[in-house]
Amino acid sequence: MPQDDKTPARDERYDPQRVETKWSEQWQQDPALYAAELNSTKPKYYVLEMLPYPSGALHMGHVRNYSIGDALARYMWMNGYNVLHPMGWDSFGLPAENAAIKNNTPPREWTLSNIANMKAQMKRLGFAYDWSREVTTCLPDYYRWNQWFFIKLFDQGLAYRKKSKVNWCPKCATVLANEQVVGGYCWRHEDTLVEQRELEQWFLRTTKYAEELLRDLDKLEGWPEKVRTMQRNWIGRSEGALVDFDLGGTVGPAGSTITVFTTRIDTIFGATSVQLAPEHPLVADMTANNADLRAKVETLIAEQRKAREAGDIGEIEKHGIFTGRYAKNPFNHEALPIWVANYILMDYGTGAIMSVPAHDERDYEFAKKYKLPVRVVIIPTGGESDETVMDPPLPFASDDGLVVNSGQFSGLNSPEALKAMADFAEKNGFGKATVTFRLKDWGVSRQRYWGTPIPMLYCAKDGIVAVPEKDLPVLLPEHVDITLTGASPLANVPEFVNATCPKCGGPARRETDTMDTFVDSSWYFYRYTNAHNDRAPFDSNEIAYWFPIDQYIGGVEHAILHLIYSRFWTKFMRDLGLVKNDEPVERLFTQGMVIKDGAKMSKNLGNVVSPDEMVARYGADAARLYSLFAAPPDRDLDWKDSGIEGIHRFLGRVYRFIMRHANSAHESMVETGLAPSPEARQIQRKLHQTMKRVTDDFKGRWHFNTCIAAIMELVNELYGVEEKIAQGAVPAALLARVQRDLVLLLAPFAPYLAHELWETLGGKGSLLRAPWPKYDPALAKEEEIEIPVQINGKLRSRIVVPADVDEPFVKERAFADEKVITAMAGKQLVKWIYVPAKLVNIVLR
RNA sequence: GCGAAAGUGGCGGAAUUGGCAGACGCACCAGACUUAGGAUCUGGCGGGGAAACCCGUGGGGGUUCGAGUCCCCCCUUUCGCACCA
Repeated sequence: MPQDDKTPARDERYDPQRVETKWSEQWQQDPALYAAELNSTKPKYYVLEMLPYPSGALHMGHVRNYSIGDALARYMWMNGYNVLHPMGWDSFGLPAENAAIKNNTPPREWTLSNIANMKAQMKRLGFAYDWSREVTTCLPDYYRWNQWFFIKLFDQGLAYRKKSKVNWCPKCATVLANEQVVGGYCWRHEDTLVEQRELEQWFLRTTKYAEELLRDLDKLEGWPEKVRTMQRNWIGRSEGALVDFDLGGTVGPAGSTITVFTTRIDTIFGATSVQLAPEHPLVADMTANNADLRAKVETLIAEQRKAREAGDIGEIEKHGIFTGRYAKNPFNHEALPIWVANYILMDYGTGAIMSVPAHDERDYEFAKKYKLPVRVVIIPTGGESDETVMDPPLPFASDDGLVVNSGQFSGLNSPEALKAMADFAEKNGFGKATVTFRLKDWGVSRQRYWGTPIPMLYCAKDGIVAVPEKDLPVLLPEHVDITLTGASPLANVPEFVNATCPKCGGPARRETDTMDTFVDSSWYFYRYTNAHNDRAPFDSNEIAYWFPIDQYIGGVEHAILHLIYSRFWTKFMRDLGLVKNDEPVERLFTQGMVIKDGAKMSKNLGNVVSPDEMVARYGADAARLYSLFAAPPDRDLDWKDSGIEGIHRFLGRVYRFIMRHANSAHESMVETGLAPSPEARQIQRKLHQTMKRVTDDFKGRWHFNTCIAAIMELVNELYGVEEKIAQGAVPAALLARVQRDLVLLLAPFAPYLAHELWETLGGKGSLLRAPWPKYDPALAKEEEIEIPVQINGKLRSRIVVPADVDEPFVKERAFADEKVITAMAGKQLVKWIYVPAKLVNIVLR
């Protein structure tokens, strides 16, 4: 190659299409990376990305997600781990049904064809998945095990049917779980308000595990704190007490006592009113014969609904109405006025509170407004004699004060009083200590066609009866009119609805609701270990080996959906004896979103960057590499089309360098010790430094952007000394080593190019079997270092010294420096600071 | 309102422990090569200044020989929670 002409010849041009087509075919036949074995002698590593649902198209957000997982899987594999990296598809009901209506295509066909598309795209992108363990949650095979689990849940009393107020999305035309309502709106339709409807629905008793779900969060140290906090808030545990306030007679069907929930029973002697939620059943009783009062309460209800819909329930002005009635405080027998207030929520606690203005901010505000009495019963600890202490600034909400004016409990501190008073209430039969949770049971009924049928039958004689295991799976009928009208479309299919009771043989009606698709994703990652098992959902021995998942990668949007449900499912399976692990996922990584033009990539905005187009223009490697390079993976990535061109150029530079020098380097020559020439040493050092940086980042914080930057630096360095290489200044063995290691470093990020170049370099065997390159810290070390010299903290000069020098030598050199001499003229040396091998600071006055 | 994260060139972002701010890339500018280039190579690229130098990490204070990094106050953005009794 002539020195003066670095224009690549035609055959030196990097053509990603050719390279990627060639290798994607070969990989399908090479099981190396897909050969995860049970009980291998190698350490196991289960890496998983969250399921995509088959909407038909991948976008760059997916590519980024899978690029992270794939890089990790390849890295762990190269480091000798037995890697499980499976891939599957989530059944997502709504898009399938919408598409069915729009295109008149059955959901099954629509889903399967989209899965085929996505699978082809994934393969084209070169992700190393174990396709033999593919799981598709919307196929009969999976339905069968969903139903099997559902019956187990039912047998355990963890699945039950109940009529209650539920969330209803008019656009989805189905019920939603609490977790699927975001600020009053549907999680799938950000502009659609969720309505409340009174319906009979199936629930899963997630609250049985509320305590454990909360407690075990502390063990999940490999999870982002943010997700743990979100789950803690969602579970919303609070300790308190229930106390009955007597109405002195029945008002109506709701009875004659008001049960309030309080976390501060120690303040009960300071209660000056009782507050009810407008929707409290007793309010209905009290207003039954009072139209005027009823109307006012209706206004309060309307206000609450409006505020809830607007998402600012915390903002509405507190106000209320006196009902004209009184309830007796069981501790001091005082008659307290009963109010109805717009800030009391029916769905928390009991929907009734005791109002203690002196010790609660909201109560204080309310009492001021309506001139209700304020009575201090808690004072700061420190002495009853002190005037200012006896009269603390109100409201005084401290929870470790001293109880006063509280009969026999006076003199206790708050924590003692909490216990003593709850005990007292319990002993006297008007209350008890209790724990409430914000977490509610999981509503799993959906009025959709496309979902797992709930395997239950209704018999006039035997009531609710589970479908016998031998009759599973209950399959969806083929021809169904999907209307999204509200009732399940399955209800219109008599062949489906009409069944026989397995107990009495009489006629039975089949449940027509289907399961929430989050049931599917609650355990899909277990099924991967035994994707084709037709006798059980999985083999417990496999689970014992592979679980918990070592690394799970997905978006934070699942923090309180999928990630709570799947934890619940694991605990339920553990109690059934199916699995031994308490938690499904050891480490969780939440990657950032891909943003385009300042907005989340979405079809509605029309700003979706198609991976197909990127792959066609720049290749899969470039698309993947860019998605990792442009930002650290945990941060949002602002997609710029121009950015990928730089990556494309970089890959071309790597390709051309190796095409030019592969022949002059022979691996057979053994590289020993320090390289002879300065140029050679320079390359050698840079190589080992780069290997160190990339390795450290894989072990540490996964800032793949800086890994890739480091590899780019290495390549720039190689180009910088290319003329010297051509002149033979670099030994062939070193040149071979550099190229080989460069290719290995690139393998987790750009596997296609890496494979091609590995072959070009005559690498032994497939790159899939090559180990991760090891760096030598001694060779990574600099021999000479440049030390900045500061004077009074400002950079004034630099001195070059051998790397292993001692302080006196540096000091001597520094004071010999011309700039330093000039600066010191007429000044006095105050201090000499030397940070070994880092910096010199000379303080003058 | 409470809590968390973040704020660095024209842009995306580096700087892991208090120690040379701006790695790497994009965009831009100049040059080389070329019949040609959606190609390649080389160099430049925070602001001011002819230069010496000065200024510079959202703003204001502080600690320190030394602060993007630590402390205090404030501003902005994003996310989470929000009458939770």
